[in-house]
Amino acid sequence: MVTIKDIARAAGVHASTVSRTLSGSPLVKDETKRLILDHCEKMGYMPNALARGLVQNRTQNLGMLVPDLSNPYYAELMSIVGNATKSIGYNMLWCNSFQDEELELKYFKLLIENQVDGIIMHPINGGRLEAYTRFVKNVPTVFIGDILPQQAIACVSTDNEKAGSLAVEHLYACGCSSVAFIGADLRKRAHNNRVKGFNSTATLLGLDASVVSLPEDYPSAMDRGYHGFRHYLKQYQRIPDGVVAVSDYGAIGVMKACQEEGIAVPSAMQLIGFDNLDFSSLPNINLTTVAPNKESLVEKTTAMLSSMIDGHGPGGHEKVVPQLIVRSTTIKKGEL
Amino acid sequence: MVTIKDIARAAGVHASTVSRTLSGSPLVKDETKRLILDHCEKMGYMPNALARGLVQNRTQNLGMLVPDLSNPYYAELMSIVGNATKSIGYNMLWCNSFQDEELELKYFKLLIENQVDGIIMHPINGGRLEAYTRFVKNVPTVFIGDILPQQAIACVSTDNEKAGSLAVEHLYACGCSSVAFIGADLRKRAHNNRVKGFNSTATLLGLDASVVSLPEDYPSAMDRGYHGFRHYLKQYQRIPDGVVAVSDYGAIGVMKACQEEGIAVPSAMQLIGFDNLDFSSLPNINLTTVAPNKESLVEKTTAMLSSMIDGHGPGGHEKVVPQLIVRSTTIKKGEL
DNA sequence: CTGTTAGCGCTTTCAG
DNA sequence: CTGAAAGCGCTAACAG
Repeated sequence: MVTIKDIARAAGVHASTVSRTLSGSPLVKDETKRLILDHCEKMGYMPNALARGLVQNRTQNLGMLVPDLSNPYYAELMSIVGNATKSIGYNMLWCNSFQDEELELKYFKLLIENQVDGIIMHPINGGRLEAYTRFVKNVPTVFIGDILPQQAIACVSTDNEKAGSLAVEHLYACGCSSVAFIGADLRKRAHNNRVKGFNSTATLLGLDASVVSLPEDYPSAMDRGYHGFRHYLKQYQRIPDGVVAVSDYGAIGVMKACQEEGIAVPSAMQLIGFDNLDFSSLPNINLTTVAPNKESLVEKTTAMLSSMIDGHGPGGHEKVVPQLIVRSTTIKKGEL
Repeated sequence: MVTIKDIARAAGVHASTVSRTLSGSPLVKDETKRLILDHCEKMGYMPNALARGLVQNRTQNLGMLVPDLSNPYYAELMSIVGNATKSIGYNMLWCNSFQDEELELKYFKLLIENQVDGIIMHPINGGRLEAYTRFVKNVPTVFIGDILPQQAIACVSTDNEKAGSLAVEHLYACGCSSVAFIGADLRKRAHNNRVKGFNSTATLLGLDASVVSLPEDYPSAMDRGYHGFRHYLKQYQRIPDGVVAVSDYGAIGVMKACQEEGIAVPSAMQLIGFDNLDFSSLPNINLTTVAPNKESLVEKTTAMLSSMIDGHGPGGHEKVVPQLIVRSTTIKKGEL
C-alpha cells in the first residue's frame, strides 16, 4: 500500500505538504499541488482512514443498529437513513442484532470501539435498555422506533398510541361497531402502545372492543394474526365488523383465516394493519394500514444526532405522528 | 475516553502489560492480569479499534456493497452474510450504492480506505466493472450475484441461464405449449441470462416461445410485468398458457393485468417468477418461482473470501444452481 | 509556501 | 514475567 511518505519521496517534498494538498489547504503552491496529485494518481494512492481518524479523533462514520435486517421495515429505514446521512457527509456502519439482546450490546460497543461519530439505534422491541445509559454519555446516540421510559436517552419515536387511535377512528368512520385487536405481543412496547390507543379511543367512541391475548406463544406475527383471529371466532362465536391487526404481517394472517372461513373482506369485515410494509400496497393485498412516517422519523433523527455531534444540546424526546393509508380492506360509509 | 495508558497508570504497570493482558497473552502473571482487568472494568475502558487496526494492519471488518437496500432481496442477502461472517469473527461495514455507478465506485474506495480486510460486492446489474480490476488486486474481493465476463475478478453467481431453463421446464411439465417471457430489461446481465436459458430450453422442448421486449422504459419491475403482459395480449391477440415473469415483482404486475382481464391463474394461464421474495410465499400471492440459493451463494462467497484473505489462491468463478419452488400459480399435469 | 516535530492509541520487538 | 522504545499513517502546531 502506497502511503503519503511514498508520494512525498517521489515528488521530492515533505509528507506534510502532501497531507496539506490532499486536505485542500490553500497553503500550497498550485504547481506543487499538481505535481503531488499527479503522483497520487499515478501511484494509486488511497488515504488510510484509520490513521486519519486516530489523529483527528473523528471518522465521519456513523453507526446504526437494527434488530432484523431481513425485515423490510428495518431495511427500508436503513436505506432512508443512508440517504440522509450521505447528504450530510457521513458514511454508515450498519449492524444487525438478530433480535438478540446480548449481540445488540456487543455490536453497540463495537461501533464505539470503531470510533463512530454517532449512533442511531433501533432497539429490540421489548429489550432492556439500562445498560445503554452509561454509553450514551460517551458517544452521541439517538434511539429510533418506540418511545422510551429513560429520559436520559435521546429518542425519536413513532406515536404508537396515536396509531392505535387512528386505526379505530377509521373503522368507526367506516361504520364498524364491534371491533377487535388481533395479534398483540404485550411484551413489546410498540404493541402495548397500539393497544392502549385502540382501547381508549374505542371506549371514547362507544365501540364494543376486545383485545385477543393468545394463550400460546407464536414467534411469527403472521401466525399471531391467524391464530389470534381464530381464537376470537371460537371464543366469541361471531364475526367482528372491524379488525385491527397488530401489524401488516398479522393482517395477512387474519386474511388467511378469513379466506378459509369464507369471510369477505371488506364487505363482511373490515381490516386494518400497521407498518405499511412493502407488500401491503401490492394489488393482491392492498391493505389499509397505519404507516409510520419513516421519512420524518429519519429526518428528525439525523437532525437531532448531528446537533448532538456538534455539541449543541443533549437530544431529548420527539414523537412523530403516523399516517393512515386507506386501501381496499376498509370502506368509508357511503362509498360502498 | 480512557486509554490503555490511563489503565497502566492506575494499575501501576506499563502500557505494554495492559496490552498483553487485553490480548490474552500468557506472558502476564495472573495476579497482574486480574488487577488490570479490574481497573478496565471500573474505569470503563474500551479499546480503540482504529489504533489497533493501524498497527496490526487488519481490522476484522469486512465490507459489503449492494445496489439497493430497500429491495428485500438484497436486505436478506445482507442478513445471511452478516450471520455467516459473524461466525468467523468478522464485522460488517455495509454500503448501499442506490443503483448509482459513481456512488458504487466511491463507496468501494471508501471501504478500502477504511481498511476492511475483504469486500463482498453485489454489483449494479448491468454496470461497468473495468474500474474494479485495479482494486481487486489490493484488497481481497468477491463479487456476488451474476456471472462476470472478467476472469480477473473472483465471483460467486447464481446460474441465471439455468434458472430460465428451470422455469420453462416446469411450465412444460405443467402442460404448457405456448409460453412467454415477460418484463426483461435486456441491459441487465441477469435478465439476459434468464432469457437465454428460457429460449434455448423452450426450443429444445419444441414450445412456442416469445420474449416481449417493451417499447417504453419502465423503471419498476412490476410495471414492466404489467405493461409487458398487456403488450403481449395486444400484439398476439391471444392468451399464452404459460408466463415466465422476469422477477417476482414482474409476476405481480402480470397478476394484476390478469385480474383486470379476467384471466384465471393458474387454470387459464400458469405463471412463474424469479427471486422468491419475502411476499411471494404469502397466502394471497403464493407464487411459483425460481429461487436463488442464497444460503449456498453466501456460504461459497464467504469461504472464497476468507481463503483469499488468508492468502490461499486468487478466488476464481463459482456458480450456484437455483431451485424451483412450486406454489399455487402453476399446476402439474394430472394434479388438477 | 514548506519542512520539522510531536503525537493520536495501540502492538511488538528487544532487553532485562 | 515486565518495562522501554519504536512505529503503524496521518495531521497539526510551530518554525522558518
